[in-house]
Amino acid sequence: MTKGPTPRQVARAENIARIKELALAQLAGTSAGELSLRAIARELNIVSSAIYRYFPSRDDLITALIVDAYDNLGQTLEEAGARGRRGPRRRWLDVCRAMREWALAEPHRFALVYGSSIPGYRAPRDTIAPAGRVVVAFSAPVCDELGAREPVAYGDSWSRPGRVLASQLRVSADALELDLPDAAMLAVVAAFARVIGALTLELNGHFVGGFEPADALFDALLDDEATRLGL
Amino acid sequence: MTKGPTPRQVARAENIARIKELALAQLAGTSAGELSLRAIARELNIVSSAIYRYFPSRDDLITALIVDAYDNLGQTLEEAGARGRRGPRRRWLDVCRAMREWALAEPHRFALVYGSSIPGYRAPRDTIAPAGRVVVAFSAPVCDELGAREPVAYGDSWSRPGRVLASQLRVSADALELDLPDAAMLAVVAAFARVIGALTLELNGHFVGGFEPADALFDALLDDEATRLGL
DNA sequence: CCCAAATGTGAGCACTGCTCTCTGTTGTTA
DNA sequence: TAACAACAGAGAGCAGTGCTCACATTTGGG
Repeated sequence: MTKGPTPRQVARAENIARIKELALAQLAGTSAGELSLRAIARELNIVSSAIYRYFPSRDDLITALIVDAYDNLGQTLEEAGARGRRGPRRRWLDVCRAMREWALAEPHRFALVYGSSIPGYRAPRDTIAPAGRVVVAFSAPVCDELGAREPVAYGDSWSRPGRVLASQLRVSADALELDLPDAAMLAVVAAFARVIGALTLELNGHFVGGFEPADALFDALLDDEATRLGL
Repeated sequence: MTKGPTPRQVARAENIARIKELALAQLAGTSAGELSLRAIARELNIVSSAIYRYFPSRDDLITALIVDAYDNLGQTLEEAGARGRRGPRRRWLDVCRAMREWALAEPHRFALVYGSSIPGYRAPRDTIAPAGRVVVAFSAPVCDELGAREPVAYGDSWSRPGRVLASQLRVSADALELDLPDAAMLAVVAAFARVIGALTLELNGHFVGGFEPADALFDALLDDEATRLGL
């Protein structure tokens, strides 16, 4: 017989979930680095040291939150970019808008993954796979579009990448299992940088007094970038 | 007679400078939010509470560091973009490369100004002027180039901005005293977002395993963006 | 010279992450 | 079913934090 998880195991899973939940709530109020394990313990009616049965240190909790955030964002983008009757351009725009909506809805989580790294915190290996998921979802529409095309026709305005860069582009594309020619991969990275940059600026208040709300600006940037991507 | 600053005043200025210096050193080791006033006091052979004679709170110290960082970066970019026999395109590329060098040399300062905001920290008014200096220096070569041109010829591929965006573009350009037509202003913002995004990704380790060093990548992005800016 | 402003002192409050020893509980295995 | 080991929580304690407050000392202008 298949023995299900013991009561203790489900209790543990529930507690871990609750801790992450409370941590997230706390993070929403303030921002990274302020996260207090003791405060979480208090809200959990648990003595502070008991938290360490679930997460060996504060950094481990944060890492878990980061992985969750990547996964959550990745899934959101995947859903937004799911094939439908829309063309690739429209789908890519939808993915980007979904990304912005996610970021605006949960700025603390965006900061967690694309913001400046936490005090002394070094991203462990665990985070790189889920991070890739986001990039893959981001570039999926571009891959689809180019799959149906003559690759040579792409990217007239991009100068041909040099040896080093070409090699890096190949390594990165392979690591993510993206079927993109060099120039396209380069364009994707450029687009990603622009989107992340725009969101970073918006979320950190660099548009205050100028572009706020930044909806129109963001749409204009996306529109241009989509053309640039050959969509 | 012009009475110079009293000994006490110079001592005060020196102390403030030393505090900021030590804070910066400490920030380099760890990163924002970890900054410890007590540690600074210790290194200064001063009792911890004495720090508060110079900075009323930790946040005020951080604000001072941010303002300094903006100014420092702004000046660096201004020098890099100073007119010479180089053309606008070359000058703009130099400005961007200077920005990257600055960011790589002092990642903690970059994080301070363009990274995710510190715990509960809300950027005060004082920081917006020096922040503008940076973007002015960033767009100076573009302004020069366009000044000698028929504005209408610019930005064929940018769709004409809508009402809201056009208004925001004007407000922003005016606030920074930039003589740029709407489409150009939009292109500048897009370029800025891309550069900030690329640096954010690089500094936070999102290129690890793929684009490292990112020199070639960065140059390729800049080259494309310069063309995009009509340089 | 004097007195007020500026500066430094040291104790103290409330908080943090984390460790350690101890006790109680749970689930498996003999 | 009894025994035992793994697990979970309690509570004290360490070293550190930002910040306040009453107090002492230094400084410089009227």
